[in-house]
Amino acid sequence: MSTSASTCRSTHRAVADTLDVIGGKWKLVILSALLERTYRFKELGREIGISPRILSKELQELEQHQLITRTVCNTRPITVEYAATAYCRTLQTVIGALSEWGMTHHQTIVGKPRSGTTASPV
Amino acid sequence: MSTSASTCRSTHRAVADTLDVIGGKWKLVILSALLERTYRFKELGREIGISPRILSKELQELEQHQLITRTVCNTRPITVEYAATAYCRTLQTVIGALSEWGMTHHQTIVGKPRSGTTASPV
DNA sequence: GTAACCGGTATCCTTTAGATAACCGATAAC
DNA sequence: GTTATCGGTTATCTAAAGGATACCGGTTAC
Repeated sequence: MSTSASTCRSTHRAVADTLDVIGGKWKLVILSALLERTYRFKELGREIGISPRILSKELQELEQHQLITRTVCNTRPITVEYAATAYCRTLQTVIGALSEWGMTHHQTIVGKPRSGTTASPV
Repeated sequence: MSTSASTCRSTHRAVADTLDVIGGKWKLVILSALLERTYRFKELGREIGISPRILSKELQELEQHQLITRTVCNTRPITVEYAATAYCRTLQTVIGALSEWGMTHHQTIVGKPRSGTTASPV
């Protein structure tokens, strides 16, 4: 495998490496949310629309990769705060580029402004 | 859906939109390869290590999104050239950020440099 | 008491991704 | 003829991703 052109670490190899960590449907969405502010578990789940099972799994993986921190707060009903780490902030360029592309080319993607919810101004 | 905090198009929504187009294991890898140079079908398949079935499907989707072009060349054994479009180049920021992150944080990602294949997942 | 919220699991299920390999018609080299 | 390459398609299979929902123990409010 990878016999040809493997001497130079080509771009698409590095991209594949990155996607091993932050690939999938949710990782980057979660990280971008947590880069905006901290979230509690169900609060985050509601915000991005993800089932608790998946969210729990994704958060664990992200924590293992030291991209987020999990903090149990000593409140009356115990709450848990998830926050982006400094290491996560090295991904801000990536996420910034992704979100900007999504905004700029929203029309091209969806065909028109977010259907149904016409209440969302561009 | 999106009752709360939907007035401002938050970052993670734009990220999710983008991932709808270029999400998945292969799309960005393919695009980054095609942004380096053009490829023929099996040549590309060999380069990134993907089965022809998946490659065919991914290329079709990318072509539908006008991110790549498919050109049949009039050579003796017919060859097909795939190339990145101008629209695809608007993704260069994204892919550049991804690949750079992958290179910079390669040790953190894989656990150690690619050589030796002592891939021990954390 | 009931009800609602908290973080998170457990269970079940569907969908997709992806691998493998055979195979097509065409062409070209031998 | 055989063999190989070209760009794909087809079929079959498995593994993984993701979704839906109920539920847990705990606390708080009523």
